[in-house]
Amino acid sequence: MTDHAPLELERFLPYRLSILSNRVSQAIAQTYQDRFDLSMTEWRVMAVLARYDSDGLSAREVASRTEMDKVAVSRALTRLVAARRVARKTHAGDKRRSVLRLSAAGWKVHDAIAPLAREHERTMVAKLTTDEQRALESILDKLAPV
Amino acid sequence: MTDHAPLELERFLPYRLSILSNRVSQAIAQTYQDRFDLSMTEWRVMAVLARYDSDGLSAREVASRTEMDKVAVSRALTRLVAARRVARKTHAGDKRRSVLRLSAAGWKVHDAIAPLAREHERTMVAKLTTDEQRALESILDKLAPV
DNA sequence: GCTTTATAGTTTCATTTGAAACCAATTGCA
DNA sequence: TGCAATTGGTTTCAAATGAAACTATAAAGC
Repeated sequence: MTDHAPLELERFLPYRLSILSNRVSQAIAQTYQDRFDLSMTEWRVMAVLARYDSDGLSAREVASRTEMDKVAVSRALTRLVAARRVARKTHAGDKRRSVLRLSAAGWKVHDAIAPLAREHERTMVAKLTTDEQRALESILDKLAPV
Repeated sequence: MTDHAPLELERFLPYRLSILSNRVSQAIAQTYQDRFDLSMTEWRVMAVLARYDSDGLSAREVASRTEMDKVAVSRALTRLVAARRVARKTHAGDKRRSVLRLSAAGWKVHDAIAPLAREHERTMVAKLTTDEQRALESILDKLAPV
């Protein structure tokens, strides 16, 4: 009988990480998917537009900020623009680029969802000791630097 | 100017978690996708079959262990059985259930991939202090209990 | 026993996703 | 200049995915 040394999945970090991440994202998504007819990718695009509002982002910048590919971003934007949640202009100096910003309606949606998301984060973090909370921060800093 | 309080994505835990998880899974998948013509879901099924080899699992059990839905499992199994990496019999006492086990060929693939996966985990964990390593364990225990 | 209800697994169909091809505008450079 | 290479973004087509319907078997109620 050879020794196969199977992975102990229940202790394998990448596996557990993926389960945790899926559960959390899914839980948050539940709070807005139906209520606002908004997909997770769309919400991410909106969150990035809200966060880096300064003078309008290009689709390319949104893609790199969200770590989504440009096709996904393009499609999310198509829907968001159609729903008038995002305003799309053409960049003055470079006609290839778009200049994206949340519209008033977009901000309204954002302002409804952001607190719910934050609340989710809070209840999640609340399950950890302060030591663990600190550790989690630095773990993420090290493993997934921005 | 109203205050919109956008999420600071780069600090928002669910977001960072999802990025980390995607990067890690993706990196591991790279090591086997092309080389073994194996998708991530197929690998997960194989890993579970390896781990709980005892007396053969049903598709249902695989689904619950992997946290994948039964359709995904059914499809992964179709390919794995066709590739002769998994042997599928019918359960003696219950003809609805299948009895699934890795074949010799399946074990061979498993034994090639498992060390690579483990190695990935090692290099990832090596970036953390021992305190952080301990913390990560207990964080996962608390947030994503098995 | 016979009928309803539940379970294991597959198939179907509609939607989502990703890779590659594509278009248009810009940049690099001979 | 003018033409090749690059970049921003969209479209197309094939593969992956999920929900619901379906098949076959088993268990439960009467």
